[in-house]
Amino acid sequence: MAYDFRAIEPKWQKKWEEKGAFHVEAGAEGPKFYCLEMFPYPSGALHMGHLRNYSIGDLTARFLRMNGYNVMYPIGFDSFGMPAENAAIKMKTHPAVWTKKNIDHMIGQLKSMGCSYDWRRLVKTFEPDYYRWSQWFFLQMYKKGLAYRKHAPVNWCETCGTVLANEQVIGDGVCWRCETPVVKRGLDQWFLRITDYADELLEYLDKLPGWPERVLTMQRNWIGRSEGVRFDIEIAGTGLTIEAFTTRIDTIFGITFVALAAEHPVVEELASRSDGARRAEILGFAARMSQRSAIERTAAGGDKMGMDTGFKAINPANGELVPIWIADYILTDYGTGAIMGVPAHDQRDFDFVRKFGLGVIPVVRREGEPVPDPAEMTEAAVADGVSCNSGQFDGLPTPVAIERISAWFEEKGWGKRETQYRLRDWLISRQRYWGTPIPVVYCDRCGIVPVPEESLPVELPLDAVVPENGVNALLGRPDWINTTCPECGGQARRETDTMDTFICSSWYFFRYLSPGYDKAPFRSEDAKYWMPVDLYIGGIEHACLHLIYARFFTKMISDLGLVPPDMREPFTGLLTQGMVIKDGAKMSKSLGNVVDLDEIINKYGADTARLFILFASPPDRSLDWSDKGVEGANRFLNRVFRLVEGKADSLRRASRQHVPMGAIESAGARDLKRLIHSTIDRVTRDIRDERQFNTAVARMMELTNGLAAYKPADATDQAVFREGVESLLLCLSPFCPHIAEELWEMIGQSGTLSLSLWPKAEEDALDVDKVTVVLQINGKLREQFEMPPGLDRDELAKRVMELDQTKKRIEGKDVVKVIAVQDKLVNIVVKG
RNA sequence: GCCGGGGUGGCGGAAUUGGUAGACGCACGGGACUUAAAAUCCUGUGGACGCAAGUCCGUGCGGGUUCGAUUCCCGCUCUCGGCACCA
Repeated sequence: MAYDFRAIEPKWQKKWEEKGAFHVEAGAEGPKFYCLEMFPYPSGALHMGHLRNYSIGDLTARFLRMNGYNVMYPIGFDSFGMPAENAAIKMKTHPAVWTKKNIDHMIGQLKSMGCSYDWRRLVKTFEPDYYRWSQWFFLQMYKKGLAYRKHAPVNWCETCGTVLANEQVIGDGVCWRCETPVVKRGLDQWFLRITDYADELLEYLDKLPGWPERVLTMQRNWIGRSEGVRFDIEIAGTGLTIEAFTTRIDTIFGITFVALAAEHPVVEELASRSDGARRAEILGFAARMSQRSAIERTAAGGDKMGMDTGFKAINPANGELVPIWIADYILTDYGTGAIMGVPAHDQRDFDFVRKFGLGVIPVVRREGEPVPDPAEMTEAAVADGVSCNSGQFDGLPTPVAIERISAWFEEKGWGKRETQYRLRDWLISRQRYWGTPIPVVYCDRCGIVPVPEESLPVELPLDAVVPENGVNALLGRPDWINTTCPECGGQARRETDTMDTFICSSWYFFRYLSPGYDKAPFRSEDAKYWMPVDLYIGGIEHACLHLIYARFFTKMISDLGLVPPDMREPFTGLLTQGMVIKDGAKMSKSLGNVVDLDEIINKYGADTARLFILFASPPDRSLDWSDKGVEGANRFLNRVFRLVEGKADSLRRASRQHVPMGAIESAGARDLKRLIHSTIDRVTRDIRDERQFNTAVARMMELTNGLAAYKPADATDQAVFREGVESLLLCLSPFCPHIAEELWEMIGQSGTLSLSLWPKAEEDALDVDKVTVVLQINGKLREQFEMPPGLDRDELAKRVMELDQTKKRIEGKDVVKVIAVQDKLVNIVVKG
């Protein structure tokens, strides 16, 4: 008979809830620990990624709680966004109705998993009580100039009918959500000045030792800092100048052309100063180039397009005249949209001149080698070397040349040292209904007017109907759009764009700390106590999305003075869980390899589901779903259940007096006692230090095997057995809390296991009374012996050398050397 | 191209500071119980040769350091992920 998880699991869930067992308050006893999971989007039902995420989180929260920590462990729903609108159209309902229904269902699922959240802190981002404060943050940023509106070429997703932030364009230029190729559109949009924090966002990555290297690298790449010189280039005979940026100012004497992006404003200027035919040619070329999408540009495979404008630029370093070209490989939104072309030392410039027959001037040579012949060069010489053809800078090693020439440019007033970032400001406008309204109105007289703080929230009308064609439902609500200007009282229109939902998720972890608070987004003293998050668990797909935005928000919040000035980072520990895979692919409806969580819980119980997912793989690696593996986990729990249930009577009767190692006579009981405490020791270290939950489970299985094979003879033996069962249940409880509670009760314990203290390994029970020592001959394993532990190396070597087996092994051979390792091995090096 | 992770049995995965490679589980083989099956229990299981004792091979590939290397060093290779005409 399998154990009855269907009765046990709800029973304990109810008891925990009735007791408020997991309610938590700031300032309670013990060191604080904030354990946070990436809150789910209410898509309908939890999937296996959620099971994994929340099994890891709940395990951590429960483990630390048992270890005396005051653990903040909350949950919520990231409940604005596209899918709700799509569902509303498809099912002819309202996004709010669909979202609420899904949240209710998913709350039920989270409870059936046995997660130990403090449910009083539940946060739902679509509630006015929450998004009011997102709007408030927007206003604060507007005041500080961190939120601004500008006309810009932006990423547009046709399927989603909205613009996207750079971070939300993934792979080779597709929408992160629906994978539609993104196109550029010129629109007036709201941006957040995240680039103001680029430097700090980058620098502080070095102060996050609790983050995986992968994520740090991804963010470093994304922010993409480079140091160089920004300088002016004069266009001969026009009085115009072009700004350029370079990281290799040391190659300034090697310029053979200047190239402009097609969208560069000076292009039009040059066209207007050209004669008719020429003008049309330039404008036509520029228009053709700028119309091409990012995908088309890169798909060209590096084959560069360009056109000579006929104008000449003056190299500031030496006064030389070089042609000015328009080139498709110059990006309009990086640097200045114009470059100095140095084909000898930049591969792209090299490719360009080889195609269009422009010159090459080497200005860096390898140390000890002559200046290369440009005609013989087959590729650009990108590596550092020694300057040449560079006037007074000849002979300087590259880093020195960069330093000297930069200083020279600054001295002459030709340019300035500057740092460039790849990171762009965060475009937060969305042409969508189901989101947080941007609290701004447009007045014909006053222009852009922020909604006053005391008028917040700007509520999203819930009686809007999402139209079939999917456009923003707010556009069909003139009654909502038309309003009065807060400044002049005249007619004004509300902003109909809503905020990127990533705004909602950029600060929710602060809101958990002060649920329902209505004076501010959160109480500063709550944040001061609980923040930063000690462990944040979620998928790696947010490495350059949510995890950058939340860092930015935290810095902004700190600058607003809501948290102490030194609280600059939201998450000190980060655990990026791997994907859940089935049959070699990520679970997805289209592949038909989805395993339903409810079905698994119904068939095997939550404890089994949790145990399997924690056991099958270390948390940061991808995990192969295996139906057989689930059965294995279930088999183990049944085994534990039978073991305890079968001996329940004698366990209840057994002495609860602590039996120290020294008081145990029988060898069997001594061995079990050692097994118990080495298990406690290993499980504790695996969870706390290594986060290797899979090996922790393996240890518990070993202890179970040991307990099952154990034959207690007397009362002391029985007491040790009871100690073993208690220890097993304590260790098991963060993994499989329901069955552990049930068996805890069954052996006659009163009180809630989940609130009990974690067991402590007894030092003297970790000592062994014999060790296995191996004999190696020339490094190869030959024999094994039992030896008393702690023998010093000489003694160990001596004893092993005296053994018959050893003598036989080395008979007739010259012993060159004997190496002994305490408690481990003796290696005899022989000749002949 | 640059950056980062990874490569261990049939599979998921273990291996303190270099010190018994393959813990634990899955799958599979043999056995017990059963009329039978399921469940459960016992047992075997990296490969090759061997009746056996045992010997040899074995942690992506090739070198090196060392008494001894999955672990350290050098050079490759494959794979996953990120970035990428970023000046």
